Amino acid sequence: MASVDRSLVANLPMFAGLAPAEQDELLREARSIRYPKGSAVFDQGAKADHFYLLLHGHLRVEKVTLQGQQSVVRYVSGGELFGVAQAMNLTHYPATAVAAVDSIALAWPSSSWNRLLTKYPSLASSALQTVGSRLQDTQARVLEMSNEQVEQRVAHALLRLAKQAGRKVDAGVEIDFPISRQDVAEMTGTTLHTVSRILSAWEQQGLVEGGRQRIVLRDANRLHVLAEGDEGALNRKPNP
Amino acid sequence: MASVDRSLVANLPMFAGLAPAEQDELLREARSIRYPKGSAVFDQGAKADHFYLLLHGHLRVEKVTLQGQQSVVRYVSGGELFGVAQAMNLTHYPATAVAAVDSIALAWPSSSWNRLLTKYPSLASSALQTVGSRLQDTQARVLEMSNEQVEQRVAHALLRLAKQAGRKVDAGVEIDFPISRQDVAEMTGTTLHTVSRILSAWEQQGLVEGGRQRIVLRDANRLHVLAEGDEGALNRKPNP
DNA sequence: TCGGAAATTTGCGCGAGAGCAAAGAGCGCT
DNA sequence: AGCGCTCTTTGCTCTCGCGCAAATTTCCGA
Repeated sequence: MASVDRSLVANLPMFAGLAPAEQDELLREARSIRYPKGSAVFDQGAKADHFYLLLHGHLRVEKVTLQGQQSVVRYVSGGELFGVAQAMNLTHYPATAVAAVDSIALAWPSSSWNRLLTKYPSLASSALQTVGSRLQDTQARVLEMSNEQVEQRVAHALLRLAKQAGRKVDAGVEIDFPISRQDVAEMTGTTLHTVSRILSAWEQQGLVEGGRQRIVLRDANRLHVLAEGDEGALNRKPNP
Repeated sequence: MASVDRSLVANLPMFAGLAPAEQDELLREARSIRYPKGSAVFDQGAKADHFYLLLHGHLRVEKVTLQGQQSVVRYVSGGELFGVAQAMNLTHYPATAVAAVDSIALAWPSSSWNRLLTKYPSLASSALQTVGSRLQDTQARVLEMSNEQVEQRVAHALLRLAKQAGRKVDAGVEIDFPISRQDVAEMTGTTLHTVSRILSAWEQQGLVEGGRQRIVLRDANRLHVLAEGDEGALNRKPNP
């Protein structure tokens, strides 16, 4: 197995605050693994025997309930730490991570987590920050689900995806991996039917451009207006 | 200001893995503060200048959106670390913490967080675990909001509250602090009207016992059935 | 002890969006 | 090149639970 060059990862948050020699040492303990599109990095309920850093690609993290309903928890993009179940004292992964496109990740054995933590205290900070910002995102989602209509939630979800994994194209910003209406529905707590209807309507208004597993944001500004619930800013009557 | 006796806190998760001398040292840096019922420990948006350990009481953590809608993020009970914004690299508190009953907390200056982290590496683990289990809870809530009906969500919320802050009474398990229908609504993403209706119905069936800012679970088992969505297990027709 | 504010209960009507059904479109695989 | 599977679109109906309104109860402080 080839070792990973430090220059690829040196400026990721996880490696900030480490001397080059330490970075090399940390890298030497990791294996680099390729995950073809559609394959699982780990499965919900499996023993949490590794933690990972995504080098390249995008993962969809999904979770199924006892009753069998599935939800998309989040997407992981390059440079992010994931699968850190061990750090939260979980023995098993609470969700499944599937490659949305061909991806590459570094894997460390969970068993070395505590040792690494002691050896490189800055790891603790970066893990805390990773988990912390995930907590912020998740709480934001709870607020959205509590207080917003479906249309606003979908707008928020798309804007978040574009920010995290948007690729500029001539027509606007395209989500940089295949994503179905069903996926969006599972991110926003609605049905693929409703998402499809909403996107169709938006497409007619020139807000987005759709396609099979493909979404392009054409007018992020107007989407923001929708997302923030400035209700009817566009179709409000002149004299209320 | 009186110093806090180690015996009060020695077996809390936060102090596990520290030698008694270290525990004393850590305690010496903290101030003990009393928060009368209804007062705020910190406000959403304020500078995150302290982090806390709740010694006694219960706090309600709430968050308002840009549009002014309020939600209850969670309740904090005795022994829990909270207000650790600094640890997640936030400069301001993302929510407000209000004493639901008269409470007492230890406060450390945020500025010493990093120093303490270096000095007591086990702090990192306990903070990670605190934040991690909060993340688990919050994600569970997202799943609930995505996939469950209001009635199931309310059942889940009450069971979680009972587990975290339940007090055994003759009639069942009572939530150990004043909590209004409005509060439950803000935890479950519904309205106080709907919560009131649900609780009234449950009271007639002998599942719960209500009162002003008071909820007693009389039959946790049947509530569990409701929560897990075993739809109509009780009113299902003999021959479907 | 009494007055008033806050919390709770309950009725009624409506609308967002889920559920069901079926047709249409795009892509991969042989 | 063509077949078939998956993804998407769209129509229709029905229901859960929200919004509004008003009565009632409970507690706290003067």
